[in-house]
Amino acid sequence: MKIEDEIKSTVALDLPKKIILNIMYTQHILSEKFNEILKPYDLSGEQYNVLRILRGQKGNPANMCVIQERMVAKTSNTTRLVDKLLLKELVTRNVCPENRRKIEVLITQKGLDVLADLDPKVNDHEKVITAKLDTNELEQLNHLLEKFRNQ
Amino acid sequence: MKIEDEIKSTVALDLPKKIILNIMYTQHILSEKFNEILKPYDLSGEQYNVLRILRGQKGNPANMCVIQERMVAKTSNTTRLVDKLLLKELVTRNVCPENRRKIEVLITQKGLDVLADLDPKVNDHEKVITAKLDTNELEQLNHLLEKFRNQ
DNA sequence: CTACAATATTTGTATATACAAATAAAAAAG
DNA sequence: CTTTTTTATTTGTATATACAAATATTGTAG
Repeated sequence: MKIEDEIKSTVALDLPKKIILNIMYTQHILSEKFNEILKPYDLSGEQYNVLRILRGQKGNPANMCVIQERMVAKTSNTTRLVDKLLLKELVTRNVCPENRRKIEVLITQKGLDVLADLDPKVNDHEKVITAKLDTNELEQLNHLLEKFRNQ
Repeated sequence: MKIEDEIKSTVALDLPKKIILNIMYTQHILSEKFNEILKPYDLSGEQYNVLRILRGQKGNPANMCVIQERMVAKTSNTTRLVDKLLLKELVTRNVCPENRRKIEVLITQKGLDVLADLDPKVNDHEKVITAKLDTNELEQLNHLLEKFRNQ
């Protein structure tokens, strides 16, 4: 469906408006679908993002600011996200001995197990959701989004 | 910057993952920039969205469910969004006389004035933010996003 | 060494979002 | 006409987000 129809617009939309609404709307749909996968695991999208970052550290701890700068939504409150993951015993948190301002966050085995369980579901979902476009179109979309973002 | 660099990914990302992250990330950047424009007017993006829908009604009232189905983020809580707009006297709210389950929401002159004040700023911003792509590329991006969304 | 600046994180507060349950009115069924 | 179902909206609750202020530690300048 065209974006004008998705939001049942009663007024004409110029191309810049359409693009912006289209990106906003598409992201909302994507998040919604992704949250459905995460729901049985009692994880929010942001919490999942933190776990993925921690796994990517391959055993090395990550500071709060490292997590923050790697997040898709960089304005998220990392402290409170880590709090929630700590309660579920998916991560550990310790003061860094070399610099006591910093915090070392590590993913636990339980956290890794949850991600391992999610991996095939997430991958399948990503394959399905991108299946409407061929490789060439996907590469083009990727390229256009990056060009769009960069000044 | 490429999406892998924006999120400082330590692991390789396949094309479906890249596309999805790219859309999510681009939307966050867009929202952030748009919120800067709205901030002096003490409006959230969702509140602005509701005002735009109401103006599009051209004098006719809109029910809560009409607003909901026209919103970009359809999961927003329309009642509480309208509450906030009511407090700022940007809308009025009345029970529909023909069907007392329904609510008639109308934009006030003050609401129209705020939108009129915002219009040039929003349009300029949209022009600037889409200026990196030519018309052809914008149309292609639009087309690819719609194809991506639709099964 | 002390004062000041910079860095890293946490906390407070207001608002927003997600989702289920509650309420209320209208429509349909019996 | 009463009961049940459907429709429209509101409310409760937990979590999330935005943003400013507070706290704590380290680094730097004099």
